Amino acid sequence: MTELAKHYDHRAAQARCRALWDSLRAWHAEPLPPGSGDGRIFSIVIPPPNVTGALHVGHALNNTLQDILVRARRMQGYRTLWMPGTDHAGIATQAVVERRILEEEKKSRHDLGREALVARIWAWKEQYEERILEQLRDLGASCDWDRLRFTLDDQCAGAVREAFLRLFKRGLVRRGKRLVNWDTFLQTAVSDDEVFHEETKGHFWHIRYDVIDPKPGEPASVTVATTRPETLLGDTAVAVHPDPAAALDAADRDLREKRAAASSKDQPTIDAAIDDLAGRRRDLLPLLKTLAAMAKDGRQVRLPLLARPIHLVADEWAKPEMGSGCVKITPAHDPNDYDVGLRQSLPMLNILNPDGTLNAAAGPYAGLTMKKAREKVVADLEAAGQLVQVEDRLIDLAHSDRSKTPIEPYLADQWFIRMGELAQPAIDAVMSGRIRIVPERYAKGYVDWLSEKRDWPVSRQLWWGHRIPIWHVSGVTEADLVAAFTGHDTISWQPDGSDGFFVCSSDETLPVEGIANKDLVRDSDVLDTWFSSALWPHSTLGWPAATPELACFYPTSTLVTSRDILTLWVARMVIMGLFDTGEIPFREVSIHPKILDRYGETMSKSKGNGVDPVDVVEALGADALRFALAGMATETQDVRMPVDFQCPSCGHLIEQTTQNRTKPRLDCPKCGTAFRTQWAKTEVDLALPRGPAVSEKFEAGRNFSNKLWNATRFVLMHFDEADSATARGGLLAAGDPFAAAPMEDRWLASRLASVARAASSAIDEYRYAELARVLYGFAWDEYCSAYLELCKSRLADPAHRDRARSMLLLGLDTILRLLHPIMPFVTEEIWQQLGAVAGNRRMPWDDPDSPLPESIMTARWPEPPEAWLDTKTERQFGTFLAVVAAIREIRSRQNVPPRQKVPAAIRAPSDMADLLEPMRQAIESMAVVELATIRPDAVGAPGAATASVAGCEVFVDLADLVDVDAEIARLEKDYAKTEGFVKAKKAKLANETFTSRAPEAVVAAERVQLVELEDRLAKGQESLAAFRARKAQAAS
RNA sequence: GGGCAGCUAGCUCAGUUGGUUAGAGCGCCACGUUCACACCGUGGAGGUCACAGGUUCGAGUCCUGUGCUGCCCACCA
Repeated sequence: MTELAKHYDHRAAQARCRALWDSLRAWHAEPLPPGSGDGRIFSIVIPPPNVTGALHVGHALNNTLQDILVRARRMQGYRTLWMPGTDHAGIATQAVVERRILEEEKKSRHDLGREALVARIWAWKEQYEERILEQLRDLGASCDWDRLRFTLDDQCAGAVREAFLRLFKRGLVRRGKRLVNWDTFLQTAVSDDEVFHEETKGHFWHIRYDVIDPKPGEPASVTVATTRPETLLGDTAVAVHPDPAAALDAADRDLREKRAAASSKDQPTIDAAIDDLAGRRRDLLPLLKTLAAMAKDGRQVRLPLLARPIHLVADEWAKPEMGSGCVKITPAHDPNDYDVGLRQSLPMLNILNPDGTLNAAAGPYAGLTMKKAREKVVADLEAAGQLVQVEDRLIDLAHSDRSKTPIEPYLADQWFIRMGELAQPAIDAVMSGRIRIVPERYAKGYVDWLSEKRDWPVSRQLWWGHRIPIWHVSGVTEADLVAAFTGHDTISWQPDGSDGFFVCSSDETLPVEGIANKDLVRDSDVLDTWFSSALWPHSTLGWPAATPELACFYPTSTLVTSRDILTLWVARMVIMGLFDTGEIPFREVSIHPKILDRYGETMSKSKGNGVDPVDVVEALGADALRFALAGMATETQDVRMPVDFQCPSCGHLIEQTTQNRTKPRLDCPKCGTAFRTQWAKTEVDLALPRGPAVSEKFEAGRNFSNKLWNATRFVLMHFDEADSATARGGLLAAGDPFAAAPMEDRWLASRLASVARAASSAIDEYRYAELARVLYGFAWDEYCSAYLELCKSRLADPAHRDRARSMLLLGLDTILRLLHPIMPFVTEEIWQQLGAVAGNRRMPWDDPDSPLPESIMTARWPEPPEAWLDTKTERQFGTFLAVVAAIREIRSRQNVPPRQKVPAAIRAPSDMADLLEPMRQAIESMAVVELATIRPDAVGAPGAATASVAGCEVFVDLADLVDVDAEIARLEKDYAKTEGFVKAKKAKLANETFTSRAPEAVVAAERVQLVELEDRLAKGQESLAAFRARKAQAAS
């Protein structure tokens, strides 16, 4: 037969498999024709990767898990669709492209203009999308490649406009001023989710505001404190608590309650706080009461530097237990102050230009950046004598996740989606179990987040994205609109609150450019990128059109994602899915862990601690990558993956540390070769050979692929050209193969049945790691190490050869099919090899009337019959393996050369002897012994080494080979161990409460064990005595 | 501040409803390459299951508390 190479060649195999799958379009799914009944449907939409860059190992995990589910279901006969696509990722992509253009061409987006920038981003998208798709296919992802979607393509855009119009018509879209996190670099608002906080050293400035025309008994000034003194330019009030006495009482009560519940360690801290409150009551309360009265009286204070009079207001936001008890109010630049501003009807004074400089409202400070303004404001305050005190303090400064620059809170016009009535159905869907989140604990975060029902701000001041489908027109009447748009049900409008209207349409453009000589001006903002993502499950299937795809594959079956976008994305998909279609978008959500580095930090490009999946695929194969990732996908929230640099010259591994992981070049400490890392930028560094970041975790998968490959080589070795086609193909056809079969065959069948069941249920329950572990253990330890070894002698015997061959094929074929979802390439490659030799073979679960499929991808998932399960045989086989292991241990201890056959005997109770007798040859070959007898009265040669296992006594006659001291040491150790167990058991059984309260079965089992242990102890003592005597004899 | 996880072998992780002597992979030690595979085989060493209490005949597993680590949410004039 064909000679197979000694090592599995993953590169060649991957290329061949891809070509095969593509030519068969085995990944393609057609919807059921309408009205043709239900059928078994399985569908997944891919969490669309951002087109910002290449995929990392986290994506590899996410997509591996999806592919496992998809491939398994496809084999199980489901009509299976995996919808692929990518995400335009608004702000992230625009930021990347803008930064690159700035770096390379020194141009800003304003230099380019909207149209040109968007064109550049499209070009970027084409390039990276292609790369991402190539990576997915390298990984083996069996997406339906005929159905590729992009969140910004025409189909998705149509769905976005339609969904937005429907929300608009229902009154769920509102316009409002809102404080946004303003990114002065990108000149856009970013969501709270795109902001990170960083502690920086700062100051706490105490500033005096003078009271205007103080009356007798009133203070001349109030002091407020701030970490951002420049914002005082936008102050429109100073607040004091309306009832400071009551507020202090409440604070005191809270602290005392807390103290009662606190540990003794924390109590002093709380006591100090209570003391502080008492001090405030004494020193500060009279002043605060006066100020509160003044505030109610409408009194004003003078804003330092600008000399603008501003109101003193009474508002509960000012906490008398903190600071001076008074607080400056800057409604346009602080979220809490904004709320105060709304409550107190204060002016909202915006002092910021979009580029981060101060505007005209800042008077003499106009044109300065916030940073410069701060310096000047502080200096001027000091000069004016208004600065009371400066403290050092650590402050949490908000930064934009995208540009890494500080955020300025900024008041801007925004569109919002009202969440009040939208959130509840999404909460209910999870609470009622219609959507199941696995692991369940993540449901809590989902429900809590949705329960706040906070309106969703959807405007982004960006150019890359879905332009908000709203036009504004002013100076017209409703009658004008009716006249212009009657008959267009794709258009809706609402008044803008003054003399105009907002017009929303699901069409790309409006039929007219103006109304009554007034221009219709389109909103320049785009939608939050999550808006189009929220529609992903139904928009990709054709919604709003009633497509056969939508009818067949929606709701989708499972969503596979990681926990960090459970709210951002998952919750919003449920909301929008329910709103648009009335149906949930998916039935189950499988949450998988995040991959962290050696130090427990998330992997990211900016940290440079990531592994490039392409490196792994190239070096070890996609299957190796997939196997390792599946093995890491446990129920835990995170898994660590230690990463090393590999020397490209000698292969030496250099541990990645916090020190070296962002170095552009490294020198191998072993061979001295200099190599570059992913950080290389300079031409000198780039000329060096690349040293990939690797993890040893993936080698297990590569080794496993090779193990399977070699098991196949062994099996195929025993088929040859002389075999007739029937002999090669029909081996498994003949009736019930196991009724009168030898024990090892019944054992294999039973194990196959158990393992197939375990695999199926692991997939049903999203236990990916267990799936990988069970199949690895079975294939390696049971099929290869045990069964295949046993077959070696049978294959040499013409009487048993055909049965052994067919059983080997049965086992191998089943393993391949079960493993295919995890390791598609190696299993396909082997399947093709088997096909060349035994293409007519049939598994009992195959359709007897049609030929085997050309690809394992569409082969039937193994479903061994219940009758194959045979726990008794599995137990007996375990005894046999234990006997072999015991002999091997003796040999190893005694340093018997591995190939040297030694005489042995087994003393076994008669039932056990009957069982072991048929396995005599197997024991002899696996343990390399010459078995004299297996009988209840067997005895070993004088001085034979012994071991007691599973109620049997094994004698290995080592004659002169025996190392008496080694044997005594081994026996003593074993004796001591056994003695300990016996003691513990006896104590347990002597315990009256145990025997009376524990279940009968448990007690009985303990008794049986005690008997066995005591027997083993007696035998051990016997052997020990013999060897001690022998030693004494030798000494004399 | 509120919430959710995690802490088991040198490393990365399993360990179902409490019930024999707590497992795997990698790494380590010893031995071994004609006979599928050195990307291998055989054997071995290595654990006070973070700590302290409690429930129970019995706790890695359940409860309470403590410590450390990570994440999410909120807030910090």
